[in-house]
Amino acid sequence: MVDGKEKKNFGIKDIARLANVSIATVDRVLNNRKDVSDATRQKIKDIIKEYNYQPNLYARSLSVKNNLNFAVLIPKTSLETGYWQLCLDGIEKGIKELEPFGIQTTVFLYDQEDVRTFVKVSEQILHGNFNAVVIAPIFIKETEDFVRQCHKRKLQTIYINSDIPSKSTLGYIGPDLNSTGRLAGNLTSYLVNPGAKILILNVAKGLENYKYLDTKIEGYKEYLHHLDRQFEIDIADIPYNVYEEVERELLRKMKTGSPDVLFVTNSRVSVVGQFFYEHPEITKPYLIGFDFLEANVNYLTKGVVDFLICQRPDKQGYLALNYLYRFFLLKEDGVNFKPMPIDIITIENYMFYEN
Amino acid sequence: MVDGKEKKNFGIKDIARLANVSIATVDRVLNNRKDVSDATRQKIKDIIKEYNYQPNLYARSLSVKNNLNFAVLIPKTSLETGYWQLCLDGIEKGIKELEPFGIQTTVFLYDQEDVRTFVKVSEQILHGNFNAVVIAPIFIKETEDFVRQCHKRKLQTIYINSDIPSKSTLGYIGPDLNSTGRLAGNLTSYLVNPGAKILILNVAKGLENYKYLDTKIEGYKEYLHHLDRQFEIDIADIPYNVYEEVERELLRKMKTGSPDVLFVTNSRVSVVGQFFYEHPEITKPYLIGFDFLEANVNYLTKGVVDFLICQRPDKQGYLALNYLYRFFLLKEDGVNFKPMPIDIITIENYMFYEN
DNA sequence: TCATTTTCCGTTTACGTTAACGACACTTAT
DNA sequence: ATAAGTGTCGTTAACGTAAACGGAAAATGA
Repeated sequence: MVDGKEKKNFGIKDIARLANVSIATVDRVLNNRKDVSDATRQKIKDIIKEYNYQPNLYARSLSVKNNLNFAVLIPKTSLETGYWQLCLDGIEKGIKELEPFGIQTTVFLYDQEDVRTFVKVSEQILHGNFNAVVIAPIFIKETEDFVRQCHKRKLQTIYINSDIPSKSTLGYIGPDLNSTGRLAGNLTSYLVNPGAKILILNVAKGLENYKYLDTKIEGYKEYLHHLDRQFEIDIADIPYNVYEEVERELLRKMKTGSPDVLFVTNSRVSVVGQFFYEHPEITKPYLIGFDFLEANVNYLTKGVVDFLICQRPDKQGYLALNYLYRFFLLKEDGVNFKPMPIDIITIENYMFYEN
Repeated sequence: MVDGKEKKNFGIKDIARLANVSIATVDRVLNNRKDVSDATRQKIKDIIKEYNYQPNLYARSLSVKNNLNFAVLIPKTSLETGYWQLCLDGIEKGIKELEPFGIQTTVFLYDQEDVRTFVKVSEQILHGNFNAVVIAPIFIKETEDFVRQCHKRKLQTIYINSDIPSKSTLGYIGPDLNSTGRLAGNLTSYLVNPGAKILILNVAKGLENYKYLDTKIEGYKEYLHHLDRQFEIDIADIPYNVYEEVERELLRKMKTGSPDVLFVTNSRVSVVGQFFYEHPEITKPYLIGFDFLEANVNYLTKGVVDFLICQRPDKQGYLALNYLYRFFLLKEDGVNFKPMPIDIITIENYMFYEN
């Protein structure tokens, strides 16, 4: 047991020897190809099972001469939504890993405030010669159209970040949005007494595109209602991105009395944090928001934001490419649904949170 | 950009062609071996830099004929400490990945309540022919002795799970224990009002061995004291493992009034959870504990345990083997300190938490 | 001067898997 | 009868890197 020597690697060559055939025949069985008699096939399969043969993935990767082209279709990173940069980080990590396998990956970006940019790049993808596309959907109808076109052209699709009704061929990798809202509700319940005032805040330009925010809100209210603690829950929209406009709206809203908990439904919680940081005269509510962005962490460390709920966007992007690799190269099945962990970040554990 | 074709893999052969030498010479430069003139070496280095050559790790892994033996030295899994099973899971995943490289890994288990078992297996490791050992230390003095012996015999060492004063050669992979305690304090601060009664509870047989619990307690008290909210903080030891004994002690302690928050300093929080679950007549405090064990999650779902603080023990084990691989095969540096993320698990996100 | 060592470098095999290509026997069509 | 087709299988050259081995030239020793 201590001396490791007798157990050399059991490979395709050994199988061939045991079965009295050539390695080519073994290869045919392993890859489910034809040109092997049933008797020989069965004998080889038995040996594979008996010796628990595991193919050497490194050798396979070396040998295989791939010519796969993947596309990635995600929103452009902007100042207000550094979120997508994180996603891109993970994707680029995946791209690097796939390169030695001869897999080319191209990233296409679209403006999440301008549907025409989405249509434009999606057509580029359709006319490029791709085998699969990773999609982070925002515009529901247009994405469904695009996916339908993809399927016509035998282009595999996989969603990340948020799921939409139209089924992709390979599934969805991302958070369960309803649970994400429920978790926010759960945290809220620890912060305040029955009867507390709670404000749900949607902050974003073009809010009509962000249908998935409703799912979060649904989970949030669902959780709080079932507690039956007579909370006074309000919802407000602030359809702006820049601080000055948000500030104006918040000032107006806070005139009528500050809530005890403020739940910002997306990653724009930093501008709300900035508001309370710059207005110490206003009683700060507990502040819950989303995503591990630098600006958000900044107000976390200042003690203005209390909880950040995070979903590892980088891991989503990385995993999506990883699944494509496994689907094409290792012939594994699609994912259907791979839920991301939902992480809680506070001022005391943010420094160890990793991509 | 869309057509991926011209960019074939740039390899050692291409470097050789460009430098008018054979691939063997390039190999010598890449592996810092001798038998190359300074002029040739420099020319090759320039080309490598100019074309940003990246070695194909899959090819290297295939080619290299390793004969490395790793040892893993961790506590045995018992009914009370399923924690170590998680750690072992990650280690076994790592072992599987290392096998195709010709790396043999042997796991040695010791009884964390019996120092003699530690000494016994550690001697086995010293006499076996190993190149490196992953250590999850419990007994501080004995571990230090062992590490000293290892260094004498050129045996690389790496700690996981908890750090101890004696320096290992390759570093430590695990949580920052003080921060772990601070995080528990942070959560506590959201749960109660100033002046609340807080009880810190150490539950384990042979508590004298668990010096690292003190570090957690230190962080916990440190955080709460700096808030200056006049909390009434008590510490109690329950040096037992089985439920009946813990129950007896807890009944005695609760007679004098139940605390508002109960902080269990290790993974034995499930027995405390069981206590309050079976004694509904006693007012349940908020309950904070450690580790994603089935028993703990069970009382989390029942609403008895409020927060579990987790540190991904499986990832520690996996990473340790991964670092050894990189140290020996890829000649990368040691880690020194790789902090694990500290995760907060509640009833609303436990179902997505993954190993 | 000749023998020996040292320095520098190329040829070749191996790692485990894939797949193109061809060989052979046997069947079917003409 | 011969040609063409089909089913089964083996030989062999790749993939990119590592390293054993040997060879030629230069340096050193006597």
